[in-house]
Amino acid sequence: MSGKWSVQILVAAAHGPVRFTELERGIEGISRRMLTLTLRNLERDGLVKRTVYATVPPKVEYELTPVAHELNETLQRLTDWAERNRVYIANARAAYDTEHRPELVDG
Amino acid sequence: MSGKWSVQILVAAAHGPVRFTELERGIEGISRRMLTLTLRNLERDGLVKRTVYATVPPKVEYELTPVAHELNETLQRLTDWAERNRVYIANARAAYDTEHRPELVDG
DNA sequence: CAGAATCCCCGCGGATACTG
DNA sequence: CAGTATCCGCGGGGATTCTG
Repeated sequence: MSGKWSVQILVAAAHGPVRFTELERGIEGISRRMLTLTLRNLERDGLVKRTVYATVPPKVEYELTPVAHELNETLQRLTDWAERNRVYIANARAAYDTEHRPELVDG
Repeated sequence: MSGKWSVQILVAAAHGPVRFTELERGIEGISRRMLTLTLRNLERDGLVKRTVYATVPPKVEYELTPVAHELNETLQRLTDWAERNRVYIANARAAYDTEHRPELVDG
């Protein structure tokens, strides 16, 4: 799973240990199921470390490994690129859609 | 579509104009359909330029825009990261799978 | 050669309900 | 609080067929 949620989790967990519910609240639209599954995959790949505290109520913290922090840096460059070219792409799309309007073929 | 083929197309088209069939042969496992669809999306986003030559047989060339070349550079950093940490991740997975073997629960 | 159209499968992921 | 289990819909994408 490269997973549609992985990147957002990496970003949300970038600054220090964070609890399950914090992630759930911090990431707009994620379901509890997908948060769990994606965290498991990230943990399996050695990108997040999971720490369970034997308390009541339970407490589980997730934090990025050094490798994941490196990944985050390169992802940041991607984000920067996307931000820089946001308008360019929006314009390209608008132009493309204008030239290829599917609904005007007979109208 | 962020599409599972987009990156490979960007890489395959990185060095000068390339024809449809060249892309098809150069990208392992891609179907003609997905090549077409993904190229359309990249074109729509202003990442590839499509040039049609009115010849018989038809000839169509695709080349990256400057913006796409910038993107390719940042993608290269991702690839580099993946390559650097390939073994680390493989080991992490093996270790995880060993610790959490699902099939040994009763065996 | 470079597509467009159609059919169809499957697995990602949402909704919901249940536990230690 | 931090999950797990089950059901199920949707759409991404493969295989195939037809054209300019």
